[in-house]
Amino acid sequence: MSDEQIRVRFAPSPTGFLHIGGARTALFNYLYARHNNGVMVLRIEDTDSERSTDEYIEAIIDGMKWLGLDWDEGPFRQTERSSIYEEYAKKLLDRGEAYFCYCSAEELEAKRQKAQSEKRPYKYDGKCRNIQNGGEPILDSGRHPVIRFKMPIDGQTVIEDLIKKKVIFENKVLDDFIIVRSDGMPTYNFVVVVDDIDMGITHIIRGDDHLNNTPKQVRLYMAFGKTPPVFAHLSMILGADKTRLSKRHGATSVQAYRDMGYLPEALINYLARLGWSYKDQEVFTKGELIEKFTLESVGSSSAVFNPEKLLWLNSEYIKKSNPKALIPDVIGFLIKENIVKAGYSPDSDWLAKAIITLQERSRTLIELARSLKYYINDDIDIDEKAGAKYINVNTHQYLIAVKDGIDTMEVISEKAIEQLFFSLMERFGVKLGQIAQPVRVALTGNTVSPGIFEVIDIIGKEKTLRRLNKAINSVI
RNA sequence: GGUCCCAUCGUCUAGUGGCCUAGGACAUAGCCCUCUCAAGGCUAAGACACGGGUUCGAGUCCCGUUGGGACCA
Repeated sequence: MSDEQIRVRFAPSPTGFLHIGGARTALFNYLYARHNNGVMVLRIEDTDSERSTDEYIEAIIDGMKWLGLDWDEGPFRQTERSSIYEEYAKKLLDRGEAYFCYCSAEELEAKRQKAQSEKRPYKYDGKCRNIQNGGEPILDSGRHPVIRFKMPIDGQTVIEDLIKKKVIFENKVLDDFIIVRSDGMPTYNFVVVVDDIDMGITHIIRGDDHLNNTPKQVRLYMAFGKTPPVFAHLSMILGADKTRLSKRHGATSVQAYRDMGYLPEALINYLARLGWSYKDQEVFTKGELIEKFTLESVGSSSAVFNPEKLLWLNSEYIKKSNPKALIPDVIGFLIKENIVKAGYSPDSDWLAKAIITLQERSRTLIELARSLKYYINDDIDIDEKAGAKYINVNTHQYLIAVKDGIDTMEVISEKAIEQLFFSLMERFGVKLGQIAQPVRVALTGNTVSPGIFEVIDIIGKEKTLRRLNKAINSVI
């Protein structure tokens, strides 16, 4: 091929939701394509019809869209391409690069067991390889043959991997592997190669769980007379116990993180830094990632997924967000958390003001929505311990004074509230905390909240007075 | 079991033979700021898996050991 256009693909199998590892593979493909002005193809590997569902296909597409990983071609589905695989298999048979094999499962199993009992590595012995049959199936044998690929019996297959560097496989350890099963279904290694040739893929960026399949695939390219693409095998993402990340380690799907109140930018940033780095930089916009991403700076060792660091990045992104931009998602979480009913539509200036006070104290959107509760609800429940400590005979006078002060205000404002508090500090000869804490508990139900002046301002005069009165009356 | 990959603080990583007294980030601890909580600032603790080589010099190159992971069975 003379054109320089880089073409990559992300090829998930729809047997589950888009998970963290898959998302990272998709991201690295995306960044590589965008950095090089290339093309990204989305291909759904749904040949495993037992476990693949349309629902999962939707979920994967949904996850990619949420992350902002857009592709240029596809989604293509393998199940719609079976005639192409047949055609390519026939080509190999015609070229004498593949052959029909009539060995039964029982025969093969016996040979395997024998090899095992003799402590000898098992490999298909090539019995049918040497039977000359003109490439046509022997129909009267009563057996449905498989089609096997002829591997070279000696020499090496060398892969120049962009991440793992030179990887050498001795051909003698490689089987004449099956490319089409007896039921006519093509196998994985065969199908990927056919698709990647057919789609003109130039760079294959995928997990290193495929590294051992690569020599077989490379031989397939050669048998088709094609130059293999460039490979880049990414290391796996591990859980805290250093085993491959799985459900056992907690949330692993992209949508689970969305549901927990993570921002897509934070997840993208985190995933990018898992295995890739750029000097000492930790926070990247998507534009910076595209600009700075190279496969040369992707590490070759596996990485442990660290939810704590993701949480920190998420808090960073929440802090940086435009409050109004967060509103739609925040309302979604308010509804989910049963704080408001569906259809809730507050004044957006007011809600934005409330959100601003919580941005630097919330690590997820759920935390933010939960804190919003005391701004929104008519009434609040006072935490027992906090109430006992701060709403009692000693603080009674401060609550009354604050209530009276606010009551006399025409309009309340942060500035006016601040003045009120400072004058009361002087009058009672106490520090701000002495007055602020009881008021905080009376208004929010707890000892933790944003600054008390802004809290009062946002809650508003009417609700503030109601809550203060309630607290005052609770002291006997 | 066979084959392949990997190895710097608890975790993510910088490091491409002298700039390393091994740097940054998350997490942890302390202090400062302060109306609470955060945020922010400062500080502390914390790593080159081990053993051989190569070299004037090795975290960096080579070999082995150990440990982890993946694939195939």
